[in-house]
Amino acid sequence: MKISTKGRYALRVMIDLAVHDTGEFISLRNVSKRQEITIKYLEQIIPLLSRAGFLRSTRGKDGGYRLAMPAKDYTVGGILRAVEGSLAPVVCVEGEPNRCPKRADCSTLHVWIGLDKVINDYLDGITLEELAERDKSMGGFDYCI
Amino acid sequence: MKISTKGRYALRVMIDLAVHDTGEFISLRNVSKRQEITIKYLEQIIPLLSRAGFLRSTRGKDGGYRLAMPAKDYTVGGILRAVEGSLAPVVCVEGEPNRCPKRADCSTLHVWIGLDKVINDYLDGITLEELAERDKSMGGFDYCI
DNA sequence: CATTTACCTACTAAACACGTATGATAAGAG
DNA sequence: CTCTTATCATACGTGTTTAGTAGGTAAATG
Repeated sequence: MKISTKGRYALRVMIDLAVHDTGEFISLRNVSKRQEITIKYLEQIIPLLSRAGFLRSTRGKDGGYRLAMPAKDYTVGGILRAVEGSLAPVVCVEGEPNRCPKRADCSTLHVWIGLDKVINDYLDGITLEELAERDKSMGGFDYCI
Repeated sequence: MKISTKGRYALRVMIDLAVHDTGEFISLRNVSKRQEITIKYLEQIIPLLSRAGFLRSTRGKDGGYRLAMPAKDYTVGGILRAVEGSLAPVVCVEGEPNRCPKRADCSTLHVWIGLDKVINDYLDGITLEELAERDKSMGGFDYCI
């Protein structure tokens, strides 16, 4: 029951881009320095956010990334799902609703469906804007993970 | 963000013991047959529940296991934590409250603390008795996972 | 053109998940 | 005491996932 580094780093990248958003593009080099995550690893995480339509990018000098939408339009749940694929606590509640073929006979399925809902509802209730504001008010940031 | 088979199987074992509870000891052979989990794998999961004080056992003929307490005194959260170790979504909220040394500077920690609470509160709100009743009313059982 | 950046694909070492296999130990029945 | 049944303890194996590294390509910009 753990969120991977990819998910946690993706959230930190998004907060970083939100906090330093001036309309200009922000290079991975700068994100990498501030967040202390290697560029090479960031290059593996960023495409997942890009393909989800979360980022705009441009190449060349002064190239980089910026948020595609205002920070208030992103949720933690959306960001984590984009990177982790799914937050479902068991495979049988992944994808289509009630996808499991044995759902009629499984007395524990409702536990997992409920857990899945509780997790996603909580994470979808937190916006990137809130986290960016909090980060700004905390001055320097220093993440445990 | 997945619950392992150990956790899910442990829950099924506890439901099985609750549903078939007659005061007698229930052998692993019977649980194994009904749940379609090998005895050898059950033998690896059961000690985790025993050490948590959840089960009483006796050896020899007509030996086996039974619940140490009434089914209503167990929660899904308690059972899963006994087997999985912790349900914390990130290591830095595991164990002692606010254990992370960088907590004062981390703008995402409160997200994980909140998520941890939401997960545990939900799972601690479901008792083994509820699941056993549901399982009985569903007649034959057939678990997806 | 050269520089700077994003972009893409593959590779790997370590950990973990999910079991199997083998055997020891303990206790009741005859 | 021996036979059977059951718990208890460890080691082993295999496949997948995690957490990165490495090397090279494509496009802007001066």
